[in-house]
Formats: sequence, structure tokens, C-alpha cells
Amino acid sequence: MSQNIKTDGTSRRSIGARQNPDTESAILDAALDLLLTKGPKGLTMDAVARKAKAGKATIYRWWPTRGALLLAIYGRIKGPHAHADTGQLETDISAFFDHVFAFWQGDAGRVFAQIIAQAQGDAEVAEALRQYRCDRIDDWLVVLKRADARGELSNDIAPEQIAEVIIALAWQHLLIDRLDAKGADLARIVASGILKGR
Amino acid sequence: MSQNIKTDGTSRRSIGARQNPDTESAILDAALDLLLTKGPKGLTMDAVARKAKAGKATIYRWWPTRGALLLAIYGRIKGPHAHADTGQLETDISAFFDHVFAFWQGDAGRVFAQIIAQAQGDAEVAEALRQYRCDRIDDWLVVLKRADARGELSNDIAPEQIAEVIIALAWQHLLIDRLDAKGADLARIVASGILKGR
DNA sequence: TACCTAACGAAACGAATCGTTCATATAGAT
DNA sequence: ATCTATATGAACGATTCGTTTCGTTAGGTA
Repeated sequence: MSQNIKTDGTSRRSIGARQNPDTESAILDAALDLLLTKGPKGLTMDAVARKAKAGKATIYRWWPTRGALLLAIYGRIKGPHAHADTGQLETDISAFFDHVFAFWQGDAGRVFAQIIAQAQGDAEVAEALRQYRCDRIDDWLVVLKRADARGELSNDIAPEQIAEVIIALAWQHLLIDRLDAKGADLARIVASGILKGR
Repeated sequence: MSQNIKTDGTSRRSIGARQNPDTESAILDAALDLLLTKGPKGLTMDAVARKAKAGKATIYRWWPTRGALLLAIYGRIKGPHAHADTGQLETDISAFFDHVFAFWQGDAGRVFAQIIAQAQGDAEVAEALRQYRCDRIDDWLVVLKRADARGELSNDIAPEQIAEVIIALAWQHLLIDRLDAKGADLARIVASGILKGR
């Protein structure tokens, strides 16, 4: 029996038959703050609703699962994925590592790590992560095509594989909290390989 | 008020003032089975206790957290980490990828992925994972020392970095469910690099 | 032999979270 | 003016959490 609906004007109200942007902001802000301050176990639907002063029904209407909420949070904080074009592949790679590590040292790193974690048991998040990774690989293919036009690439390695190695190294450093690595060190080994001579 | 203690003899009982190995086995078996069949969300303390016909107090006594339980499960199913010695570094690396991917395609892969996931919010698991990774790097340093003695290694890449790249690639394929990759393809790019010439 | 101690299964506890449902309000759309 | 869709607080039953208590079992010690 619910009969006491406050009409004091301080709470957000419906703005009609459409999503209230203020409500969306409040919910995602609350979710991000809870994740960063209380950790992944603090990101509960109840806590988000309390902090955002929203109804759980509203949250479940737009983000039916914890995974959907995580993806929305990351989509809100991630910026564009601009790759430097230094004219040389190795320095492009080095710049990428430095840039992404700096980005991840802010809020985004913890959020993205949680998405990877959530993907290990949530098919929806796993698929979204797979797609996101493919997009980032495509970004690299552009850079690699430029490098190939300059004659930098070895002929017997597929560009997709090169991109996968770069991404694997980036994820690894995120997952084990080693975002202080030097991009140049990582770029050198990727570019030159480990064998003496060719 | 608990007053009905079954004494039918079918349940495990205390074997005195020491841990009952049968109880340990039953609990870890139940936990592993739940993780594999019901997924990470199915691995609850209550469910483990029910399936193992054990008291929750017993579980919490030996494995106070979910993370501790995960680590115990993995410790129970992982085998020794023997590295092939083919006389050539690239084929050693290739054999490693094929071996670990085959191993992870069994139960161990899902368990290890869950450990990585749990580490993104559980300091105890994170520390255990970090230590485990260091041990695997040390394994590789032995292999790399052999390769260096054969004159295979480039001088300007630290062996630790080589091992880190190999492990990063292995984790990446586990986390995105790409354990069907060919070890030879991964080994080639690690060994030879991507640049034309040296 | 007679205690002491610790592990064990079972049950129950309060707290927290889950996902859902309900009634009521709000306001755009028709 | 009516219809439709959204936003909200409140409450629900179910589940899990971590802890505690109880009675039982058996090794260790004196």
C-alpha cells in the first residue's frame, strides 16, 4: 500500500513519456561514484537508487543488469580514440601506450577493469567488450596501413595480429595495476621482436 | 534452537581436533562444480554448503572469502608448469601457447578467468595473482637464459619484458575466449617483431 | 581412563541485496 | 480531452551474506 507521494518539489519527477536526462545523469553519476569509492561490491542497485534518489524501477527500466550499468558508465567517461601520427610506427605505438595508461590512471581504468571482470560471467558484457576491442583493432589497422605504405611492416605478420599484441599488452598492464610502465619499452619489443638479427 | 542432530552415519562428522580431508575435498569439489555449471554467480557460500553437505561455519573457517575459495580451487586443478625445450626459442614459445590454451580449454580456464576477474576488486586475490604471475615469469627466465646462451636473444630487450609479452598474450586469449589461436602465429610475432629487416 | 580442545553438520539469526510490482504523479502525443 | 509512456517511493518475497549456537565426534594430554 503506497499512498504517500511527496510533492515537495525537491525530488525529480517524470517529465512525461520520455526519459528524464537529469535522472539518467544522477543515476550514472551515482553509479560511477559508488564504483570508485566503495569498489565493485559497493555498486549495488539499491545503493545507486539511494544515492541518486531514484526508484529502482527507473534504473531497471533503462539498465536491466549490472553489466549494462557498467557499460553505460564507461561510455560516459571515455573520450575519442585519437592515434598519434608521428611518421614512424614504433613511436606511434609508444605514444599510444603512454596515452592510454594516463587515461586509465584516472577513473576510466577502474571502470574498464570492472568491465573485463564482469565479462567473465556475463555474456552481454562479454559481447560488448568483444565489439569494443574489435573497434580498437580497426583503429590500429588504419595506423598500420600508413606504416605499411611507408614500407615499415614485415610481410609475414598480419596487421590484425600486430594490433592484438598491442591491445593485449595494454590490458595486461591495466589488470595487474602496472600503468606506470614506459610506453617506449613496450613499443620497442613489439616493433623489433626479441631475436638477434632479423 | 537446534536439537535435531541426525546420527544416521551417512554424513561426515568431525574426526577430532583436525581438519577432515574428506570435508575439504567435498567442499572444493562442490565449489568447482558450481562454478563450472552455474557460472560465477552460482558460486555462493550457501550453495557450496548445500552441495557439499557441509556447514557454512566449516567453509568460513578454512576459506574466509570467496577469493580464498577460488584460489584453492585453482590450486587443486593446476598441474606442474613444464616448459618444452626444443632447442629453439620460437618453437618453445609456440609449444607453450598450444599447451596452456589446451589446458585452459578444460575446467582451469574458467577458474583462472574468474580469479583475474575477482582480482579486480579483491586485494587478497590480486596479490596472489601477482605472485603467481611472477612465478610464471621466473619460469620463462630459465627458458630465456637457455636461448641467450645459444645467442638467440637481442641485446636491447630485457628478458623480463619478453616473458611479460608472452603472458599478456596468453591472458588476452583467455579473457576474450580465443583459446583456439595457433601458438605458432603468436610465437612468430613475439620472436620476430613486426618491422621489416631488423 | 578422564578430561580438554578443536572440527564438524545443522540450524537459525539479522542485515543486505535482489528483481519485481504497485499506486500515483507528470507531461508529451494524438 | 484522452491516451500513452515515464519517474518515483514503497513494499514484497526470495536469496545470500557472515556469524553464532548447539550437540556430536574424536584426537591429544595428563
